[in-house]
Amino acid sequence: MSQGKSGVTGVDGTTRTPQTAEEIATHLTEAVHEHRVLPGMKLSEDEVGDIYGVGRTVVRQALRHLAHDGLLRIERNRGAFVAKPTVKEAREVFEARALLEPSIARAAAERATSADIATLERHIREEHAALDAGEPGLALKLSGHFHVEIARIADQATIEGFIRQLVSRSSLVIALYWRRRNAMCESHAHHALINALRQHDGQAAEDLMKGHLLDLLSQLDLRDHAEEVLSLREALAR
Amino acid sequence: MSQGKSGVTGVDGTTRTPQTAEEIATHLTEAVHEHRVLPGMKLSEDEVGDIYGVGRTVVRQALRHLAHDGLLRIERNRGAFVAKPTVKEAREVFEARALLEPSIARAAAERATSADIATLERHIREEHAALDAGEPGLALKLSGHFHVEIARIADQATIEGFIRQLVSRSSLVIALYWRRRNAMCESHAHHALINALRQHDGQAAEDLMKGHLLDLLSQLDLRDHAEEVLSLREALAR
DNA sequence: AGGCGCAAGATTGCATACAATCTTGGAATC
DNA sequence: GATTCCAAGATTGTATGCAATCTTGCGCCT
Repeated sequence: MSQGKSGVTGVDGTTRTPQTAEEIATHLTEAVHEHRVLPGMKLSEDEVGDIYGVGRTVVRQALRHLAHDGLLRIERNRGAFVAKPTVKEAREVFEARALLEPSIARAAAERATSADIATLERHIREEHAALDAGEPGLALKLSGHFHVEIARIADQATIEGFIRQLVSRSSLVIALYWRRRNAMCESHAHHALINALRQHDGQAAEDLMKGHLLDLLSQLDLRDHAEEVLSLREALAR
Repeated sequence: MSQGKSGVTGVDGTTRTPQTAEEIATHLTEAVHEHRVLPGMKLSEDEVGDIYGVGRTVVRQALRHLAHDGLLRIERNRGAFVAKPTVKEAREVFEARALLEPSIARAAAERATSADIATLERHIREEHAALDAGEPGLALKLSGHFHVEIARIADQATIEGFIRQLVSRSSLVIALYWRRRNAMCESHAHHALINALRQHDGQAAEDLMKGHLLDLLSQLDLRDHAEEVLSLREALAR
């Protein structure tokens, strides 16, 4: 039912290895999203190029793309590293989401078709299946796609791009600051959101989204000293 | 008082021609912002490379950067063209701004220092000077920077990036859909905003920004047939 | 004369070679 | 024995050459 972990799905349904810079960028972004590559990890150009069977030129395009989205930090003559958002950046990401997503949820509720609802329900089913299959990373990625999908339903491509970027960066924040590794207990909020969208209840959707984001934020440990612990670990790791 | 039109200003105050991909991207972005390059114009790799005295590799990085911000459209094997936002995209840009900037203005009002106020006032003076000097493009660019500066004052780097991108795209929208070429009569709104920020009146700043954006939007001619006229002109230009 | 096809030119896509810079290991010195 | 310096290795930055693709203009055919 779900597509394979590596590769892109073509129009004919076959899965091939990513070749273009865009495809590789998407593939890498999803890997970050699934916590398969973690903050601080280095992405060597030669290594990535060997993996996908392309030259460094294409890899560099893809890496620059991710850096532009804030997922990588490229240090001159040192290489590309998966970003490690600071506490401040983490707060900013969720403040931006709190500013955009409730309004977008309202707009989506006013526009959602039955086909849109079906797509969202499929997302949730896949997310549950991933959790049952013991793949929390995949579940996290699908959970993020749920939010992007709502922006798509709202028919706001520009803001959808922003949310896509914010969701990706949220995944880095979760990797660094999530309190409990286990339970990803947020599916109830998504169910409630779907109900609001199905009933075209914009106000409810807006309120639910706002509460959902606050709930997510409350699950993070963004005390200042957490940052120090991380930088200490970083210092020792060298 | 104002820096030269071409080149980047280094730490020592000297102005040299842009060399790195980042500098060239900034330089090109400002050129778009000042309406010195207009929607539909082609940016040939060789041509841009000759202008800045760098190879195509660096140019391609810069062009990809602008494309990622929605300022260029790169067509495979055809080249990079300055984007021509559709009416829908134009609406989206201003809806996104209406969602982000009023809240940011409120936050900025709560944080603005006297140094921040001075910076904003300098912006406005430069904008007026540009208008008096008969450089409406430069004035438009400075007017946009004013909005970005408010996001900086709000200390929201992530949203500042979004607003920077939206302001740039707004410049394309204005190039395509602005009603009157002459008067850029919006300086009053900026003055009022500065007053609200000086008095730390968040509510006033939020309301003023919302009204200011609605005012800008009302100056655009976003009727559907405008799009057809443009595409017709495009067809005839070929 | 009008339309179609093809070939020459031009431009972008990509890989790779070379240069610049950083890292790292060892040796010489204090 | 600890520290500093330097050289070799590794990695990224950039330019450029070649291949692929698109555009365009000419010639041929109807």
